[in-house]
Amino acid sequence: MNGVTIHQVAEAAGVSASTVSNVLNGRTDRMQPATLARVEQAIEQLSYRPNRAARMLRTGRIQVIGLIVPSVANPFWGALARELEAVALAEGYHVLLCNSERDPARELKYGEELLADGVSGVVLCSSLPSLDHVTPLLKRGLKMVAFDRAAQAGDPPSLASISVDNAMGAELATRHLLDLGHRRLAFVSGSVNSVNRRERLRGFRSALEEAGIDPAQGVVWPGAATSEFGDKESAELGRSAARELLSAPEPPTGFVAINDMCAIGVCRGARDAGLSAGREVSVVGFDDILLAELFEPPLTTVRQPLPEMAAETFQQLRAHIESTSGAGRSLLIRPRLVVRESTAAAPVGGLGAR
Amino acid sequence: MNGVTIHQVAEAAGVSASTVSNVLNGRTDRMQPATLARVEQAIEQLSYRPNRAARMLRTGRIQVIGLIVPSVANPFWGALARELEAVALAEGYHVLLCNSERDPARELKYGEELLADGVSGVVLCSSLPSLDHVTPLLKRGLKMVAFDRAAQAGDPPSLASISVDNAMGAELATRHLLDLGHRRLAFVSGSVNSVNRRERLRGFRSALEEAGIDPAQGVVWPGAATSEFGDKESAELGRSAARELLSAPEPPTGFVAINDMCAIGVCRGARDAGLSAGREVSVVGFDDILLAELFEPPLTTVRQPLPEMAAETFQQLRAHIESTSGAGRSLLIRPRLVVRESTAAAPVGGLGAR
DNA sequence: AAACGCTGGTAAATCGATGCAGTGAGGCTA
DNA sequence: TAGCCTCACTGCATCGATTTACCAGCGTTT
Repeated sequence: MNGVTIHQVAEAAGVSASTVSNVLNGRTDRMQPATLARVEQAIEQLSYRPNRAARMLRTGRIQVIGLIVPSVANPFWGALARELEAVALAEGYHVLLCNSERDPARELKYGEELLADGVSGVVLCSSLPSLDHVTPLLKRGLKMVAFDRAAQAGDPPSLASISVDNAMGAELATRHLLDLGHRRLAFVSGSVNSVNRRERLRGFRSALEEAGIDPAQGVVWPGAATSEFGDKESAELGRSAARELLSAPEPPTGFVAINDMCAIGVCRGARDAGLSAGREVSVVGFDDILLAELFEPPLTTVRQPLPEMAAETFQQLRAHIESTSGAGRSLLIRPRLVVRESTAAAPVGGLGAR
Repeated sequence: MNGVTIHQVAEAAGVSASTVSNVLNGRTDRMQPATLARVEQAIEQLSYRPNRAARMLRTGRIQVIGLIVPSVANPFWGALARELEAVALAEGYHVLLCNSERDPARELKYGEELLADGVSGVVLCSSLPSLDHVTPLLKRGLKMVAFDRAAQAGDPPSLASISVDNAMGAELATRHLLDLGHRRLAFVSGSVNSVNRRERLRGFRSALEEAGIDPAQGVVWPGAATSEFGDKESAELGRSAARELLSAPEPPTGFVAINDMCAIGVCRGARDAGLSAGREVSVVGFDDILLAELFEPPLTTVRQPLPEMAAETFQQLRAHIESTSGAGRSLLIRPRLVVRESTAAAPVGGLGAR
């Protein structure tokens, strides 16, 4: 342990502990400059650091936020964790890491622990359709912001939500394929009932409609009835989707994948079928994970601007922490299409012409 | 805040706070079963959770460990973070996440903060050749274990180190290529002076020697003089290494890459040169990140058994926390070669025959 | 000169859990 | 029955920072 207490500082500066406390907490406005200087010098000399436990015991709060993600082994969540930690650190907060594995029970358990730990707030990354399981925590005073999940009707009012505009992202992706001349499009989703999936599917359909194509023409690959959410599963799903869709009559030439891992799987499935992404078929991903740029071919994808989103998330959470007022403000961040090499002009006459 | 204190529990159970404290801390041996039951029931009914701040103020310790990684956005560190968090959680510890960006100054600053926070211990993931910058922390009583860095002569004696046997891993990789008939081998390293790189290079050379090949025959690509360590940089470096090496006279046919991202870059560089990994050239990676299996071609690589390593790391750290004795035990974990499709028999006559 | 307000501080109570020293009841020995 | 133990708990000081209550000193007002 460090061992230097506020009293030792007070003694060294020739003042009382209260005065040192006032300095530490910025209540220096009505203070003699000389006293202030003495205290600051004493703090410096003893290299005093306030004991967080004692501080928290009084204030009931600690400069720590909890981050609950499905799994930080997933590159998207890893990248978020890094960004959020950087923002938090700059504001004097530390980040406690929790991997929920997308299990509501674990999300709840983590929430309870974090509450008991006295964390200032929690960023919950959960795309479960309902967040009812955490309302007891909110009632008990836990400050929370939901990330990567747009606000839903019926959500607890005190819960702010930060998310990319999933519908817009899918629209951007779909429109890009349409602009390249693709007319047979497929929407490949690697996960079951999440809010994001529904939104992206909605964007896909509305882009088709806007282009005068019957949305029913868009092929939707619903995914197997798997409960697995991992990267490997996403990629495998994309692969089998591509293989199956491409061996059907009138196969699609453009693919909108639910995320980048799924898009990678689609590219591999296309190769299995003797076609290649960026030539005969076009594939658009979602997220723009680091790998998207490194893959062969480099993926055209919808970028979630993580640094900006992380900063917004933290600001929302802090606003929530500092104010006692209830309602949280929700934000939809505008995504951006990053065009790389997995998309190209549609082959003349479609794949039937090969 | 929760609001339920130990005194309320005590009152509800009709005992003193001390007795509740005894129950909480497992000192139940001399206790009447009936009393124990009453206390436990009261805890249950009030859904009481001990206030960690108060507990820490008394004991000076908190059930939290710090994890300092270069960047959790890197899939390897993300995977470790997840494994370690799982192990820690099972033992009742939480994990505080820190991204050092491989900056010794940041490592030190995080260490100081963690010490002030009263964390039980820290896992430091740093492959810097010297850990001198953290010795002041160790002196001040911080319990620390180094991960992914074999113990070095001159390391502080109280520092345990957990690492894969890097030399053995590189030997496995190299021997595999030799067994496939490759005779012109290159060692491609994407990073500068780290302990791991040196060890892996040593393994590469000793495998050559063992096969009766002059180690000087092995081409070592030293990497550009970059200070960047990111994934993107690793991959880019692999790519330019492959392009350059393959356009030289008598190009190598087998590549040992410093890690999987670098191996992926080498594969792309080979393609740039009109060759493909798993056919004309063979590439072995290191780490076995998730992506290794998903890449095209799936990478042959040296696996670091992360779950096992994470478990060992945590056990070492806890031993260190619980005992006051100084010396830490260091461990070298045996890696395993995972053969996939990026390696194949050497082309007859080498690449000159094409 | 008494009453009042303001300044620049101090002393002491407080937060909740911990763990040692202590206590009373009951049992056992001599 | 006095003396001594053991059992099974309780009382209380303690950790370090915060914060409330308070006070002395000084100038101003009435």
